[in-house]
Amino acid sequence: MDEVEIFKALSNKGRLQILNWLKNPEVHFPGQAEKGFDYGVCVGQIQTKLGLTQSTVSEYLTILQRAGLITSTRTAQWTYYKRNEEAFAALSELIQKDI
Amino acid sequence: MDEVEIFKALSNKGRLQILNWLKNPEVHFPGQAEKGFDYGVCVGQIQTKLGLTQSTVSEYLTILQRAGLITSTRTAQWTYYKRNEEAFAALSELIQKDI
DNA sequence: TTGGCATATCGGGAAATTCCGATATATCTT
DNA sequence: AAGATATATCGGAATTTCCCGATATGCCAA
Repeated sequence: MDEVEIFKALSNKGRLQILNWLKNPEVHFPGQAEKGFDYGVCVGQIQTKLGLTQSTVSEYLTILQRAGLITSTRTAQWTYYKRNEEAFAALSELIQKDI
Repeated sequence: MDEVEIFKALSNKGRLQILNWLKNPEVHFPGQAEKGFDYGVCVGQIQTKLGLTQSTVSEYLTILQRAGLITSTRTAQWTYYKRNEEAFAALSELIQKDI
């Protein structure tokens, strides 16, 4: 658990927005409904909503994943991302105890 | 409460180290004992322990203060810095609820 | 008032981050 | 196999961050 890497990942408005949307994917990504939300939300849905380029959004998701804040599942030509809630619980605890 | 500013302030090993030391100033800054710990620890003590230049440490402290994570008290030629525990509690809660 | 001490601010080179367009890769469809 | 679709990676210009030395500011002591 690299603290600096986590905080850097969180030091960006777009990435915070993505994390927030992923708290309630059914609400924020209705276009994902036909594929279901079990594996998370695919990159294209996030890209459309965030309004940045595909490459930028893909990079954002990689940064969040390397920090451990989200996980990915590849199925067919899609990559689904979802929050790793355990990481957030651990981070909250880290701030209370160690930082 | 600017979330991005807070996370940027935390995205640095030296600044995290300072915050950690300030949790137990009596333990980590014995040289501060003669002046007491009520107002916090002065810049020089922190600078010596961190081993970076005076200007860098002063800048670090300013960044932490602007993010609301520490507070400062100026007395004579010294500026004392201490943790703002409420900010950390709020941050922990923010991560649990909003991020 | 002069000199010394503590801290803040300035200016800048080096490194990292931001976000993009172009391109690569991988999978699906026909 | 060829084309379409979804995502990842590359290369780069602009911006930001990092950390420094030099200098400015403010306070104290002689």
